[in-house]
Amino acid sequence: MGYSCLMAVDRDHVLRTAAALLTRKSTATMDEVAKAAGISRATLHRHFAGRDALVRALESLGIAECEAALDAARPDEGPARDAVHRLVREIEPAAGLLAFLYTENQLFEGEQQNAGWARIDDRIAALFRRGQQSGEFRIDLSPVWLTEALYGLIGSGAWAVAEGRVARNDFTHMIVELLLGGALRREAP
Amino acid sequence: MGYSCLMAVDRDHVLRTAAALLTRKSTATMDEVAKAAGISRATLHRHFAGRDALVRALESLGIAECEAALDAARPDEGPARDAVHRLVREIEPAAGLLAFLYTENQLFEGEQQNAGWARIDDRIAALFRRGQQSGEFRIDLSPVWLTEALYGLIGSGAWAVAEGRVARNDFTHMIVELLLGGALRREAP
DNA sequence: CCCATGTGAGACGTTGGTGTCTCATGCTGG
DNA sequence: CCAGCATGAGACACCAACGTCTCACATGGG
Repeated sequence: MGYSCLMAVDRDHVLRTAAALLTRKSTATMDEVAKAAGISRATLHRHFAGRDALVRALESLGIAECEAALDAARPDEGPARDAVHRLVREIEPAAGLLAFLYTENQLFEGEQQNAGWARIDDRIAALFRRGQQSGEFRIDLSPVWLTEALYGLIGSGAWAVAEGRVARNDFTHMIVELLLGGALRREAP
Repeated sequence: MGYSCLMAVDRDHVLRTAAALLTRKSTATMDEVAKAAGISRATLHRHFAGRDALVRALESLGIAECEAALDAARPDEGPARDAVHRLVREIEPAAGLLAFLYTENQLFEGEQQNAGWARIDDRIAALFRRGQQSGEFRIDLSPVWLTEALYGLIGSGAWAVAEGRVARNDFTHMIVELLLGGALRREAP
């Protein structure tokens, strides 16, 4: 049959708009989501059976993007600090999505889909663990905490950028520098 | 008339329980909030006229606790890094509350109440600015970003503790060390 | 040209949560 | 002991959002 090149509604665009809106207002109406995406509620409902389906789609997209970012970041190659930098850079486009999924843990009600996130958590934690074993990272901060902190900083960064409190171009630099180097001045580089 | 020492419902306890629940499930029902607090929906509704009133009360409590933590932390005294440490320690009891209020920015719809948060933002940002001017903190990370990052880390920390991923006793240390020192090993202390 | 497809607008019934009420229970203080 | 008060349980109407439907319109292809 083949898809017609019409396909006016960009599913990906709808999902990202929904994520951006739902992040700051998780109680947003389907109508608000539709308007934010520039489509009608009817069309939104044609593409996503319901609110649950929409959130599920957001979750799937988020997992896929995170996995893709992890793959592109090559977390097992080179210095761990460079890998973290690559990871943040690769994950930036999905930051809004990740922020939504991180804060809306209602997803974990289903007890399922856990597999995808567990896998991502493990891969990121493994990166920090590798950095500790190579002597790059301090060992008094657990990989689990560093992973959680990374999520939190990505969320804060996405939020700050969306609010215009910081420049979009500084996103990666802000997060990587704070996560790795901290706020204190370095005496010896 | 004087309050009877009966006062079975601990308003403060209800608010904190509600914050903890609403943080991870912002769509929780009033009934769920009541059950989580160990009271009936009727009683919950006697103390808070409605859902809006409950959220407003959470916001007021959060602002009050943050201001109190700021006062207790004496952000203008001594080295800025020590002040940050004191601030995180003082704010720890209100971490769950703050996490909820930080992620549920639907509060800002009202365009109001902004004053309280703006004041808190300013005081925290001023602390980081003081640290930069004294030469303690690096200047390539803006005070605004450091403030946002602090919020994000507090949220992540509260969440990680609530989930049992990290020990409660490590809360302050984790946040302060990461925020100030970063993940990299220090060559020269 | 006409048909097919995807969309916007709107109407409709349904559902779940809300807000308010009443009544029965259990505890405290006088 | 009794009176008073706060609570728990439940019933009730209300309402906003949801999910589904229909119809008209626009665009693109045969």
